[in-house]
Amino acid sequence: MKILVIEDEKLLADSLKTMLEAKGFEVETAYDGETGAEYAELGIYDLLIMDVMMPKLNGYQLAREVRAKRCATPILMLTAKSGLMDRVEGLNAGADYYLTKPFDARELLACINALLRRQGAQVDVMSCGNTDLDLNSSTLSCGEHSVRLSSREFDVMRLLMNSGAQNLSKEVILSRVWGLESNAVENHVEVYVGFLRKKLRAIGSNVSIKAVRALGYHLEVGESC
Amino acid sequence: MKILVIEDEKLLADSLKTMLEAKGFEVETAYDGETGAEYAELGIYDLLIMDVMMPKLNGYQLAREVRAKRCATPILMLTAKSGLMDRVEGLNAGADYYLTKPFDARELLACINALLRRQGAQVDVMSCGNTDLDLNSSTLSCGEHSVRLSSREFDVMRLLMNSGAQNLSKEVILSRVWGLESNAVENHVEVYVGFLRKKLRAIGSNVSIKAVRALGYHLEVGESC
DNA sequence: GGATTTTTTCAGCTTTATTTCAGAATCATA
DNA sequence: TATGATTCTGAAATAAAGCTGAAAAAATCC
Repeated sequence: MKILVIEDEKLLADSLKTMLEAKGFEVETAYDGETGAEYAELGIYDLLIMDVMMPKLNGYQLAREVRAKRCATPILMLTAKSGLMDRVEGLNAGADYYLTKPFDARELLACINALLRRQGAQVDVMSCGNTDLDLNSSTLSCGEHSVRLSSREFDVMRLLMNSGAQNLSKEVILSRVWGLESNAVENHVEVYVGFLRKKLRAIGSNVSIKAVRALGYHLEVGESC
Repeated sequence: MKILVIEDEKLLADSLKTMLEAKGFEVETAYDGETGAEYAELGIYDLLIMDVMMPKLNGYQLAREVRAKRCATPILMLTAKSGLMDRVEGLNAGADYYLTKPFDARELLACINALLRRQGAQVDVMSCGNTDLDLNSSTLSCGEHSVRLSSREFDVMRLLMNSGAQNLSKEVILSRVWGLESNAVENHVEVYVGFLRKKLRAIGSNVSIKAVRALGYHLEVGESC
C-alpha cells in the first residue's frame, strides 16, 4: 500500500512518514501543493494524505486539481482548520475524509484503514497451515496453486477451518451444512471430505482432514511439507 | 440513489428522510439495529446512515454484522458520542465516516456526496479493460466500435463495472436492477448477461462476463487482445 | 395505428454439483 | 487374527445452475 503525504511542515510530514512506515505502508512525501499534485496525478498511490494550508496550492485547490485530472485516489484531509464550512469545502472539493489537528495516531490509522478498505476489494481469507480459503471466491489456495470449491465443499471446509483442531462429528457437520430437516445421511459428509482431500492434495497443501473414528473430523497441519 | 437510515429516534429519522428526499434521494428507514441489519444485508442500498446508540443492536455491532455478511455498502455513522475512542471504534467496525451530532445539514450532504462519489456516482465514463461505458449515452465502446445499450442492459453493465472483480449474485442484480418487489426471475439476469456478452463480442472488447457457479457474475479482462 | 425496440417468457440443451450406492479398506478389540 | 463397525472411494444416477434462440408481450417512437 503506497501513501503520499503532502504537507508543508516538514517535521510533521516526516513524523507521519515514520509512523506509517512502522505500520507497513510505503510512504512518499511532497512538501508543497504543486509537487504534491504532480506526484498524485501519477495515479500510483492508494491514498493521499494532505494538509489544507500549504504554499503554492492549498489543499482544496489540490484536491480539485487531482479530481479534475480524473485521478480517483482517496484523499484524507488533515488540517488545523476545524470550522464547519472548512469541512464542507474540503469534502466538496473531492476529499473523502476530513480530520482535524491535533489528531490521534489511532484515529488516523482507523481512517486510513477505512479508506483503504473501500479501495482494494477487501479479501477475506481464513487460513490453516500453508493453505488459504478465500471467502469471497470460495477458492482454496496454497502458494501458486488454487482450486475452486463448490458451495457444499466450501461450507464443509469453512466449518472445519473454523473449529481448528477440535473434532466435528458427522452429525454436527450434517446439521450445519445440510440443515436439520434435510434427509442427508452421514455418507454425504464422507463423500465431501473425500472431495476436499482430493483438492487439498491437488494444490499441494500441508493441511489434511483427519478422521477420528466415532468422533468425527478435524484439520491437521502436516509436519513435513 | 437509495439510502437506508437506521435511527431509533423516530423524529430524527423522519426529518432526515424528508431532508434527503428533498435532495432527490430515495430513502428508507429502520428504527432499530436488528431491522436495520436485515434491510442493509439485502445489499440494495448505496449508503447506510446509522446511529450508534440503538436498542437491540448498536451501531458498532450493526456495522460489524453488515460487514461480516460481506455487504460493502458505505456506512456513515451519525452519533452523539464524540470521544476519540468512539470514532476509532466506529471506523474499525467498518464505518466509512464518523460524524458527530449535532451536525449541519450541509456537512451531512457533503459527506454523503463524498461517500457516493466513491461509489462511482458522479463519473460519466466508467471503464474496464479496453472498454468504456458512457453513462450519459448508455454506450459501450472499444476503440472505434461502439454500441448502444438498452436501459436494462445499461443498468446491469454499470453494476458489473462498479463491482469489479467481486462477484454479484443474481439475487443482488435482480434487486438492484429490477427492484425488490418486481416479480422478475433469475433467468432475466441470465438473458441480459447473454445480451451484454453478445454486444461485448460485437465491439471486440477484451472484457468478458464470467459466471461463477452459485456465486454470480463478475467482469474479467481477457489476457489476449 | 403501425413499426420498431425492449423486455419477458419459455423450453430445451450443456455443464457442473450433489446424491446414491455398492464394494473395498481400515480399525478397535474380543 | 477374526469380526463387526466405521470410513473411504469410484461410478452412476439425479438434480441444479447456467446458456441460448425463438417467440410473445409490452413499451416506445414515428
